[in-house]
Amino acid sequence: MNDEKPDMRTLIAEVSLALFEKRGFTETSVQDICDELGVTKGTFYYYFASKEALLMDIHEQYIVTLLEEQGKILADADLTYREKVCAILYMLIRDIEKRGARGRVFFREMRHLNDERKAKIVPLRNQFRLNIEQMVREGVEAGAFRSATNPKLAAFALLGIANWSYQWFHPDGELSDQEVADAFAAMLLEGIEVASRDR
Amino acid sequence: MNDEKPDMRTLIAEVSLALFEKRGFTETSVQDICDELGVTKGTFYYYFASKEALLMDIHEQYIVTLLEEQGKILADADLTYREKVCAILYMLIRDIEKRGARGRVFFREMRHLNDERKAKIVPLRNQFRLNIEQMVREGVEAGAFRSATNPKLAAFALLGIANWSYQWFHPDGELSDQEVADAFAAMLLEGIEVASRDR
Amino acid sequence: MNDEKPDMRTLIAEVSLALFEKRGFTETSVQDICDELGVTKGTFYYYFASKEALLMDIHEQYIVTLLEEQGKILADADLTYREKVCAILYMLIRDIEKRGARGRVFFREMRHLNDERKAKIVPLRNQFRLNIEQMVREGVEAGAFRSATNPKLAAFALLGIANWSYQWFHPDGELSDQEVADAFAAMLLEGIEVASRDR
Amino acid sequence: MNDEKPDMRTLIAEVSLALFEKRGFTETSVQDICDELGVTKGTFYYYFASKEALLMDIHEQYIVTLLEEQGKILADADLTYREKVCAILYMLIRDIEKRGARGRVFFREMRHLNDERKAKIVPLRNQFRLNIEQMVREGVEAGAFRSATNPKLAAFALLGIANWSYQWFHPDGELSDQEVADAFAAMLLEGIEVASRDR
DNA sequence: CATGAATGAGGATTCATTCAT
DNA sequence: AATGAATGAATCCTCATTCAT
Repeated sequence: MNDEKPDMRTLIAEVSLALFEKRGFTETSVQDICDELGVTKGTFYYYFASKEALLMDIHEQYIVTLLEEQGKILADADLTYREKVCAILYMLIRDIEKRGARGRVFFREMRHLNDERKAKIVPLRNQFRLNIEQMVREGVEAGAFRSATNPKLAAFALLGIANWSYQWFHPDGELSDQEVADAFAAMLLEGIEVASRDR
Repeated sequence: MNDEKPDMRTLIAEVSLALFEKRGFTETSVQDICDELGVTKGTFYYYFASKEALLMDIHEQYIVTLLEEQGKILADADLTYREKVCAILYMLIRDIEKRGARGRVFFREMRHLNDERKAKIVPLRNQFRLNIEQMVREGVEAGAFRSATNPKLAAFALLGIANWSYQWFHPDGELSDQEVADAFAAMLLEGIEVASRDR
Repeated sequence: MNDEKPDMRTLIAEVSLALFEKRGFTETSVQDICDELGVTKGTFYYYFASKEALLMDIHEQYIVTLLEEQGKILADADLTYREKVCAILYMLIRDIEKRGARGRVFFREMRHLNDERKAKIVPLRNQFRLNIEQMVREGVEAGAFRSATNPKLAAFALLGIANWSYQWFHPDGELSDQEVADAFAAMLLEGIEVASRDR
Repeated sequence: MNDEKPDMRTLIAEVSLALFEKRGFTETSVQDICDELGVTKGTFYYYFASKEALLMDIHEQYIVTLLEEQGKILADADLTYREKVCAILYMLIRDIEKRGARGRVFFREMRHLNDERKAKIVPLRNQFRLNIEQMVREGVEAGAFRSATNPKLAAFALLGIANWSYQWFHPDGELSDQEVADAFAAMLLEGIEVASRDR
């Protein structure tokens, strides 16, 4: 009912994304993409100026959507700082199911964008990280997070935990995305060590 | 005194590593490597059966060395579980300085190994992770880590935090490798949240 | 008042001519032409059977017009032979301003016509030269030109002088078209050498 | 006895030159060149960085050789100005036999060099013309050429006459290169018109 | 040990042209 | 009269690899 028109452009983008994820950007030829769709290379170039332009498309869509979702979480006045950390972790982990390929391609293939294109994407990617950093900083000031916390490193830690899961997490495994996100949030917030006074 | 023999094989491997890191495996041609060394392609193929064989070399050296170092830490009876976590994190972060290129190439280019070669590397890489998982499990049993801790996820979190730093950490930045490792260890062990009874 | 109907066919021909001159026939794509006009390729092919057919159009118009103008000069009984030489040179040089693009495209791109088309154009081009040759021959017989003059070579010399100017002459330079034509006529008619008896 | 080694690089350059002349630079594919030689494209690119680099080679060789020969003529103190004009014309016409293809390709395909390469060739080409201009100027000052002569236009006329012959002159025609050159020199020096006092 | 020449398969991209609408 | 989607062949170029010397 909603995708009555298969829309060749979208079709190409989807098939390409899948191939880029599986084999990598450089290892996927335009011919591979066309073979998969049963069209000729002319068709590909009718819709995309170059293979790299298509990669840019994928990158832009990914980071822009991510920033929007993050914005909603951070702006939500009803959430505590703890809940914001949980929400962002959950958003990223859940994303693997919904847009895992996009995420993997985003982080792995960005270097194939030329300088000009990278100059448009990198600031957005950094913004995502800086937004987390800022949130942690505010949480420290508000007394929710330990005063010893380095907001910059905390942001990197959160991103490392979440983004690394792209390499191993399969949504149909034994743990659900919500469970994984919760467990990670607990580690980052409370640590894994038995608190000194509980020993 | 220590590099009396420049040893062409090692030379090729080193130069290749640097190029693979900077440009990527696929984007680096055998010609590029030879140009850098001022030798001809014949020389390259005298020492390595193929470009992929060279990549395998880099992978093997990296993971074998890493496993050895990890083994020393885990076998050290003098270390507490907390100290072991710190030591492993420090080992990985410090590695970025010493062998950063190798690590980045290891994680980024592994997919260019053929199935047979990957079948030799992947178990070693998994072993590294399982060793951490096992250490956490023992720590939980020994009462050093919270009983709620999921050892598998904890291992993934530790690796995510450490390996993600390959993407941003520069040893000559404002924080030293020791400081970064300590801060990460603190987060993972104690969490960033102010403990409930301290609020 | 005179271009009431922009006439797509003429529009296409004009834009194409400009592009062919600037970039060359092969280097100009049908897409380039359409982009310039803001129409689609379908439109182009509605008016012209092929890119080459359009090139033929340009060639025909050029040589036919040129032959007509030449005919008027040669048939003019009021002109001396000297004046006819001057007039033809002036016609060609002045043409660079009015139809320079056409001339350059004519001489430079003729080889892109297929054999059949070339068979229609080449005789016309030769006719233009033979008409000059014939005029010189008559001039010699009439005693206006030196008896030693080889009419064939004289025609080639005149054409060489005039057509080579397409490569360097800019009507807005320091010399006007009339001055250039006059100077060339003087050289060809009187030579540049100080006559032996004047020495 | 002198070309014992067929030298692939020279071979490629020669075959390419012939094809460029016959079909044009753009219309000649690297594949065409290789087919002609029975080698593969890899071989071509082993010897030339690009098709354009090969074109540059042809251009450089042509103009450098031409300038050298011109230099010898102009520096020859034994020659009168008249003889210098004859010699240069003869050199250019004779060249058509020896290096006609090179000349035609030089003038016709120069625009396919990129800006950087053109910036190396154009000054040399201009130098050739300016040398003639300077010679004419000196001839005027020395009283050998009419004082009314515009040296710049005279140089263009000489070049136009000579270079246009590339389009039609075949050394095996009814006139020899020497005869054609002499006839052209006579026209340019003495004119074709019967001198006023001879009428 | 090392070279230099050659291969051949594959890659991204361009483009004139067609055709249903 | 004009559009827009699609074709398919050709083009330049890259590159891992081989091999005689």
